[in-house]
Amino acid sequence: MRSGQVTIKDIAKELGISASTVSRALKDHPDISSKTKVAVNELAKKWNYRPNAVALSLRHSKSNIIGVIIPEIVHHFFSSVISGIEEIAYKAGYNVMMFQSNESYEREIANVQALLSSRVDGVLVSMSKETKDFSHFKELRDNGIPIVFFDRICNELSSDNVIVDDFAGAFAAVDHLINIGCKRIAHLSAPQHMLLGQNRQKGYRQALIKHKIAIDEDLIIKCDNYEEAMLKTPELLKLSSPPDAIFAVNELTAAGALLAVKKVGFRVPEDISIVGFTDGLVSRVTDPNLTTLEQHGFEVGLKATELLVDRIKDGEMDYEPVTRVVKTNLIVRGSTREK
Amino acid sequence: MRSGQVTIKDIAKELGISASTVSRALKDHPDISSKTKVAVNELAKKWNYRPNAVALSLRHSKSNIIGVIIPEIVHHFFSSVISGIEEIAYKAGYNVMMFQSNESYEREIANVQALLSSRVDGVLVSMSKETKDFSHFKELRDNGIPIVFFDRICNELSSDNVIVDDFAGAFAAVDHLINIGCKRIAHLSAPQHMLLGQNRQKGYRQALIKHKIAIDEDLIIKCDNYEEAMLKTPELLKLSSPPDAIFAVNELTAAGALLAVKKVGFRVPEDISIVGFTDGLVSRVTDPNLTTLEQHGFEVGLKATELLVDRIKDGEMDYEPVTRVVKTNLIVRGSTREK
DNA sequence: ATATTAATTTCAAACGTTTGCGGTGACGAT
DNA sequence: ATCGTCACCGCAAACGTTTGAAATTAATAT
Repeated sequence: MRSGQVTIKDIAKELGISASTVSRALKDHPDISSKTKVAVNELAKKWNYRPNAVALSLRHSKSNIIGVIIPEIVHHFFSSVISGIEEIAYKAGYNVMMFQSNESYEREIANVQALLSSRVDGVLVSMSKETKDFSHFKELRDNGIPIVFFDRICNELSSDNVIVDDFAGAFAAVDHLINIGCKRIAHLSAPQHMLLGQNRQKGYRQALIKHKIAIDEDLIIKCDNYEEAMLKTPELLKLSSPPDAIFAVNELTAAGALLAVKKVGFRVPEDISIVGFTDGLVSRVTDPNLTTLEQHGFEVGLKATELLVDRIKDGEMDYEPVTRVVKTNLIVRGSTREK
Repeated sequence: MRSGQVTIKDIAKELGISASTVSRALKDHPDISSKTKVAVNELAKKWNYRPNAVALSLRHSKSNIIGVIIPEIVHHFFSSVISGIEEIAYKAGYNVMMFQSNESYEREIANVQALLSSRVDGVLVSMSKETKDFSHFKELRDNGIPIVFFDRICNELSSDNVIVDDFAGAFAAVDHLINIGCKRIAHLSAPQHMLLGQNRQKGYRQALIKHKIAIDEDLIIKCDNYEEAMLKTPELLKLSSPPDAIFAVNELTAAGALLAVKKVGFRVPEDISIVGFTDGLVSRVTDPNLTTLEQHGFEVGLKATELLVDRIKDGEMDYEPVTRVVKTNLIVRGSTREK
């Protein structure tokens, strides 16, 4: 019995021919007689020969591996992105090596080093919240490994990016609320050091400006998770002139606000309309279902990987960076209604 | 400028010494003079030398890669598992190569072949729903690659498994329902060719038997997703003696049943109590929140990977397979209440 | 001066595959 | 006989690294 998997050498030895002949026979090279080809292919099938990708990587200096670094996997948007990545990678013949940074800068660096050691052909990154220095990404590029950033991008590094159109999405959400008759719209927003939080708030403001509605800073509060929403929403409702709509920066926050509003005794959507962001399962199981912005994580994954694969195939490292924007779209459900 | 990344040869050439000396210097081998060591290490750091993992894999016939095949990533339970996998793999110095089968048998086979080609050191698998033939998994084992199955396991193949205690979980859920006074408990179940479906139904039956409640087969229907629950729940409620509780095989089905029940006009939990399985976000945002069984996906990932890493390190392929069980626990929320 | 030992370093093979080039043998043409 | 032309196949190097064994150098002992 052989130990380990079957190699070309094993086949060559068994057939009394050289390894190079086996290699050529397997690729249907014209130099090889059909008799030999048949013999080789039969034995290869019988023995379940599988080419050793490691040896091929070494030979060709090409691993056919795409590296992915993501802040955390347990998150509907990110897992959707990974799904899209895996899909394109599979079709294009690449394998996916996956790392999560857990929002830690240290770990992100360790991940990049593993990627460098593994000689991956390209990298997809969504940065950790902690990351403020980008030299580890530069090192990747200095070594000829193309990178595409997605969602959490890096403006200091001129690089390929794929992002969600947060501004337009937020604008559409608030525009919708105004069009159905809402006049005092609160915004539960994300921290402003994140581009995402900035852009969504800008969209909110721009929609109000378009409709000539005065911006009331008291209606904009930092609140970006479920628990916080349960806590802070009641206070919003106690204002002397309470809001008649809430635009939440993400889905879970919207769900928290929804529950809080109902608990206080207001009806949704009759008294208060609510819109969230990101279309996960949550929006579809609340009562009523949440109007929300589909964020197309899957498509972000697809686009980013398509772009990366192009860069890899191209082989050139002095390209003009591109930023692709994935549009969001508003899904109107039970939590908003014409007043 | 060198093309590609720095190698030991580059360092050797620059310093006018042999590659083997560089290799030994980097590993602090006693044969090498400290002067040489210093020179090598300085240059290695200056040039950002990173060992080529591909060459190491080939040399040592060990890739330090763990392969993962999962039915779909966009799923709270599975992404939790992956997170656990990645955590242990990172700590143990392994990289994770990830594939999703998309519940397709064909694709699962393709994934296994990619894993074989990549010469991964071990594999973690949760099978696709379609899979009924297991020869591709046998091939992995025949080639000395240990496998640990998780959640969707395979009883025909005697193998290492990490599973959730579906039986005990289901039993606990139904026991709880009976204890709060429910008498006619319906079960929305998964297909019975899946072990998971079987075990959860067994737990359901056992709890009824324990409490000497007759089993009514009309109350057990195959129904394991949101849409189906919306469709079939109303029919259940039209029975001459309708159920006063529903035990759903998973979270989304429970959420669908909840919405359907409310739509028909029954109240939850006053008229009908509902329990789900898996503790994702969904259970926490429905109205009322769902009583459910926490499934500890992260822990499943941890345990499975720990087991796999042990098997890899051990190196022996004729081990006695082990099945580790991760306990569930019941989280009582608003959808069930004392009657 | 010569043998012995120790301290460093280099050589070469190996992991599995590909690939340019050279080689062999057969066959027909001159 | 000699040459050319095919058809077919093997050699050897290369990818980057490790590692047993051999080689070199220097220092010590006789």
